[in-house]
Amino acid sequence: MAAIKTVTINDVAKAAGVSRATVSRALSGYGRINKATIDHVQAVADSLGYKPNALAAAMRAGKTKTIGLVVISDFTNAFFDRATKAIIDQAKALGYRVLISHTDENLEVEQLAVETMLSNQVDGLILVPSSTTDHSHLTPKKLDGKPVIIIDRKLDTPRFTTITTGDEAAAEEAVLHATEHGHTNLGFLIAVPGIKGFKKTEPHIPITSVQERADGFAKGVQATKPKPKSVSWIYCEDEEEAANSAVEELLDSPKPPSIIFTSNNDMLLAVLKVAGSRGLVIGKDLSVISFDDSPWAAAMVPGITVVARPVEDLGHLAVTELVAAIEGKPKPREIVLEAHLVRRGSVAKLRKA
Amino acid sequence: MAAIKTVTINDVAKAAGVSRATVSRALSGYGRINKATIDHVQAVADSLGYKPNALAAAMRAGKTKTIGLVVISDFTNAFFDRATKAIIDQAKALGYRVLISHTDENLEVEQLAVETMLSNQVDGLILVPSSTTDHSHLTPKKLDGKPVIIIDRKLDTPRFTTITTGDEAAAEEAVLHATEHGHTNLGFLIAVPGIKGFKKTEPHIPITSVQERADGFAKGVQATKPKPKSVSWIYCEDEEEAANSAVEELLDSPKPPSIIFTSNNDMLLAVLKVAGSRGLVIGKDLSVISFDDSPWAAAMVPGITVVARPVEDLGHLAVTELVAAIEGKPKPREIVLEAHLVRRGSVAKLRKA
DNA sequence: GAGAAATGCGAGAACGTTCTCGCAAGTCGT
DNA sequence: ACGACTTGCGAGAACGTTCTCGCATTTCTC
Repeated sequence: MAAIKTVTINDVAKAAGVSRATVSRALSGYGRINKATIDHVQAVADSLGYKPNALAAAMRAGKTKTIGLVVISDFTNAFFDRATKAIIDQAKALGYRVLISHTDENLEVEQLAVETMLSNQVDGLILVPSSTTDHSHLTPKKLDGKPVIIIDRKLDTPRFTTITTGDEAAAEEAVLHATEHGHTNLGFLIAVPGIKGFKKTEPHIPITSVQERADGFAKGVQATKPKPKSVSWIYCEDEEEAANSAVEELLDSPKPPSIIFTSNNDMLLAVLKVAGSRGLVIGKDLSVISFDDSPWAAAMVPGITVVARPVEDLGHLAVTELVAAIEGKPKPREIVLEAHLVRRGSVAKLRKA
Repeated sequence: MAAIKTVTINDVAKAAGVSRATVSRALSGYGRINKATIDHVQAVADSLGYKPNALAAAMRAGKTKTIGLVVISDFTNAFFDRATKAIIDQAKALGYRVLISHTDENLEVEQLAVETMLSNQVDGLILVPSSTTDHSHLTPKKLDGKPVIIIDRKLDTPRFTTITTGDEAAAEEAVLHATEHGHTNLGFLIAVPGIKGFKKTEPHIPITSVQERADGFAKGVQATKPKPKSVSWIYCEDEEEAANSAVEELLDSPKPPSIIFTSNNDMLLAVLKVAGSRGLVIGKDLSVISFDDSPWAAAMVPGITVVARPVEDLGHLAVTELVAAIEGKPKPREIVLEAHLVRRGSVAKLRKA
């Protein structure tokens, strides 16, 4: 097993009888160079199996054509998989590669991830931040002037371009949809990271998108006339056991809700599971509306009524904006994509509207 | 907006009044160096906000501490999201970063992706290959001697360490489970990439794991006594419309199956959808067993009986093996992880066994 | 207290590119 | 036919590290 010598631009130059500079010109297509020379160098490079070392080029250029993606990942991965795929694909389309890291909603992990990305000289970052207020790892100095696009959530600074979805309006729409179907006992199950188990009073919600959903639900309740008979709120750790207990709690309350609104798919699955174990049929005995659409929510019987957020568009746009920021220096801006309610069969009609 | 000058090891050296070499020694902790000097250099580096350039270090060392992941991604992402997450996490644990690319089951895209990865000097690759037979892009020369771990599928060469799951045995077990429950009209819905629409005769299956599933199903049919009354096979493009049509076809045949076995979750969703639209209740009017477990398959009512493959273990192990191959030169080997049937409620009991 | 060994550090090359300069040769205009 | 461009290419620096040498200086040994 002979050690395999990697063939460099020097080897090509020697074999082609020209200088390093000429090889570079021939292969990268810049500067003044004879067409015949290009062809010759090309042929020699191919025959030697020359493959450019992107690392060396990147170091010289100060650009790696790589973007870093720092993302959370919940256990049903509803956001992660769709956004990630869209981001990778669009990055590829624009000539960029993607380095990915998870944060699991942990700020320290996020800070380390950002640092690693920067050390790897990414040209820019797409970030789903764990904290609205703590962005001490994102100062211009620490970022080396590299652009960052914040997605899914907002930060309490206008320094970054932010892309979110209009969850508040959609959440309100969801509540009105339910009350129009005659639901007057409403349950809300909100996943909030950082808490243990579940709580019935509103804790600090460190994530703006979740806060928006809660606010939208509340607005929907306000806007409902006559007032709903009962409204129960549960704030729950984003974890399977806790979610199951929270649903049990909700269903065992003196005035159990006829519909549960869930802030994400993890919570939805808990509702489905507990309802199933009690023999409650979704869309009949218990209704549910959740955030985030998915292929399985559509395929279930009955289909789950959901707030569909344009996750792919969000990922796609994030890359487009980031690349624009890398290649130019546009002003940061706030972009809000529209989420909308997809009506399927998981909301029972309790009376004629 | 002053241009931000990135602080290099040279700046630290100057500020600390020592040489570049000493700074490098102090920060990387090698060679002979005074403890006091280390502390001093550390302090200066911190105060300047020095962040090492991993790119330059990688170039010098010839190691990037980055692994490339080239993976397919079906539209329900059942394999992709779980494996990817496991791979990223384990890579991080071992001090590696992950560069990800999709192939969409397209060989040319895969070849380009591998080339890009190598150009970016990844230390090794984890690959879900699109083709069993064409691995011309994976010759030792093209790979520059970099190790590759093949996951999920096998290649017709022993050159690479391969990690798969024992799908054939699990598929057989699934069939026997059904026939023990009294099912005698069996339908098989196999997703095979590269074909258009669906076919009723077995086409060439370019993926070993799918072939294994089909073989396992067939073995299960053989092993069933008395012989099943009817067995229908449909081979289907991995696409929503085609899958729906295939299910319709299956259900409209003269002897419709009482149970459908699906080779992946995309096909399962098609079964669920079409059954739902016809008012067929899963686990009663129509049974189903699918490949690949997921949180939603467990949460549905009834829960879907599935062949659960240890996807996280697979991803985890792939990284471990790859890093071992990067850091040593172990012999390639074939690893088969065990898949097993998770019995839930989607298989009706047609008679007492 | 003199030679040997250990210690600490600086000089400089190397990794594989890209790109600026400048030089030689060729082309054009008058 | 002579200056003024144009064309094609080579020399060499630069990107930010790491690491091998080798040279001082200190410490040890008997």
